[in-house]
Amino acid sequence: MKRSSQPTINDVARIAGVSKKTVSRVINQSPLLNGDTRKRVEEVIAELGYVPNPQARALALRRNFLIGLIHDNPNAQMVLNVQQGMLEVLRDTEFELIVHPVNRGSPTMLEDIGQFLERQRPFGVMILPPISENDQLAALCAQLGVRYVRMGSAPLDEVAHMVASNDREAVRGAVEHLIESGHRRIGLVLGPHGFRSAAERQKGYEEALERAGLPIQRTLIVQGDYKFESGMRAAEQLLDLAPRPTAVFASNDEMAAGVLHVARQRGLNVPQDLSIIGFDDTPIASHLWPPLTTVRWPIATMARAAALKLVGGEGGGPAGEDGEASLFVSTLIRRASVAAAQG
Amino acid sequence: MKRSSQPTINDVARIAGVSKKTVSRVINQSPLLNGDTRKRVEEVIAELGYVPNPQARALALRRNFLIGLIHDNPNAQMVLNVQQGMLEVLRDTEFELIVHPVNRGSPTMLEDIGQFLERQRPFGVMILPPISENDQLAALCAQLGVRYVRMGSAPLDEVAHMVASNDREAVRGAVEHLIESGHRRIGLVLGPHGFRSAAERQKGYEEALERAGLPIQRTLIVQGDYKFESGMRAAEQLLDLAPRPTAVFASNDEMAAGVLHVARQRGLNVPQDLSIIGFDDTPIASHLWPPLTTVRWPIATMARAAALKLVGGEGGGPAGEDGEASLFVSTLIRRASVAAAQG
DNA sequence: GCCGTCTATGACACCGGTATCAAGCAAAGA
DNA sequence: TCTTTGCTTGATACCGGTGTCATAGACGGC
Repeated sequence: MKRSSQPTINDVARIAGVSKKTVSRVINQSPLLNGDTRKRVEEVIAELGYVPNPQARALALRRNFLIGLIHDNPNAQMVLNVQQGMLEVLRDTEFELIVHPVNRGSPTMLEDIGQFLERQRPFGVMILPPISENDQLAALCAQLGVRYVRMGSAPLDEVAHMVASNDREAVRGAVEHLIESGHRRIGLVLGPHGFRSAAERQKGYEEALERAGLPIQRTLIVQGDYKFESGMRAAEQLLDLAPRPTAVFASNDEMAAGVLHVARQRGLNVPQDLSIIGFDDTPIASHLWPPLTTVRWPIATMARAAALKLVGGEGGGPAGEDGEASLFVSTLIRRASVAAAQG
Repeated sequence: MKRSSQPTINDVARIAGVSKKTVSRVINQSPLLNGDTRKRVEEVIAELGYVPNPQARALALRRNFLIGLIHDNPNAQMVLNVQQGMLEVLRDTEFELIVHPVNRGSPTMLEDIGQFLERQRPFGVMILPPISENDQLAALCAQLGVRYVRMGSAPLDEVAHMVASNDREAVRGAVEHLIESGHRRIGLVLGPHGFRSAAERQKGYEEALERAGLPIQRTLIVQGDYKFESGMRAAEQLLDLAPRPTAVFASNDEMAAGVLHVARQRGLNVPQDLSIIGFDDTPIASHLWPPLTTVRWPIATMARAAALKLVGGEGGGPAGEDGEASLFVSTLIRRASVAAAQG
């Protein structure tokens, strides 16, 4: 029992009385093998509990089996959903997922990622929003020869390099739902400046108003940053307005929770006095009181599709083109935070 | 520009007019190098943008630089906090984090993980609760020669192999806080059966009652499973009791949110009619209305400590023994979901 | 019975690093 | 001047796989 290290291909070859190459052929399911030899080798492999060394394989093949996940995302639930979706696909392949979060706004962020890419040379990377909107990063991947897929709120890149949801239409639908309920003064809590998702959601809001012939009032549009506290600040501002808005669309659930929080503090009833709609359908949406009407986008499905694009037919995965969809539709989840407008 | 592949150590050696080994010495900061040679090699490295191939290194060194994160944890925020904490430590080293979630309750779970460990042979793994409580898994790691650290609600293993919080004491403190506020009928929503954390939190609850000379009533203790819905079901049951409990300790925030939800549905005021305390201090705790009094445990700090144990002095990290703490204290965060008992 | 073809397997180099050990060379000592 | 010592550097083997090409034997056609 001296050898604590695992057996190598040489051990298998020696014991089975064949060459390394033959063992390699067995492992790689080469078709031109005599049945007897294969069987013998397979027995030895099973007996020794031999497992090929991925590092050696990677070296010889001049490629590896790592998929990177790059994000600067504050939303834990989303990141985890993505991981889960990707791993569902990767589980059946020989790929492993290696995560690489970066600090939002760090000036060395791009260099950080560059270092990571150069060091590991992952086979492919998935890039989550908001950093997925950074075209320099995509260019960097392309330049280094690393496959990439960007996730976004709108088509950001060629089909092969992106999965996107239709935030604009989804928000338009949500705001139309408010309008249909009789609301005319509808507040909007924006996402942070410079975020594509924020811009798309704003456009959706404006489109809905325009189609209904309602004016777009700047006082009803308040800047937020996707955080709870900014939702609270925005709500303070909106609820201070002279004719108070009767409904608010917040660009994510966390800010919607902030709005709800302030409404509570002010003794307003939700939804009777104020209707609220959020975006993301994070768990918090269904846990709040009242449960929040919100927009759900199919994160895990998108993540699976992205993973399929990345490993695309390689690594034994289903080579089908089925998973290659790139545009995904979000849907409005109606709960209890919207009521008909009063008066 | 034909060569799209990155330069290798051979290129550097050839161009600098030295041997591979000398370049290797420069990379590894070997002390016995002539200043001139080193400088020349460093220039060539910089010029070519040479980056050593980690796979080749791993092969030659007969070890790799991967740290695995194994979890079957449903709490996204916690998993992400752990990732973040570990990466803070790993960032300064040459280690990479590779995540491996497993399906709770899958019968092949242990085999899954075994396969992962054998295939990748990570340098070390971090194991999150609840699967960290599985001694077979720890034994498997030990047997395969993979370093491991288990995170738990109580000391699970030797100091070198665990980081733990003091759930029992923390819960005792929380329940004592309720008792001091005059509560006598205090409900407990348990965590799922078989979870160490659930058991520890129950013990904390019982200890608090015992110390205060209060009886432990089985009707006040209701099974949950750490999910929102189970919190709701538990609340239904507790609030149906004839002398209604005036306070509830839920073993995590999500279930506490469920309790709050049901209280709302029944028109009870929280905290006037019912005080609630949760556990974890997830974001939801501060976002709920009223903001939830809860127990916060230092996840990121524990994760950092665990990462330090795993890479322990290797890989250029701070070799200090400072990070080697193993027991971490949780603290009660007092918000607005607890009030003095009425009557 | 000879030759060409096809099949199953092996010998060997190679991927890009590191370890071992020897060798070159300068400074120091005899 | 010759040897000893110490410091720098290089030649070579190796880590554990895969690719290329050669080779041995079976088989069919003439």
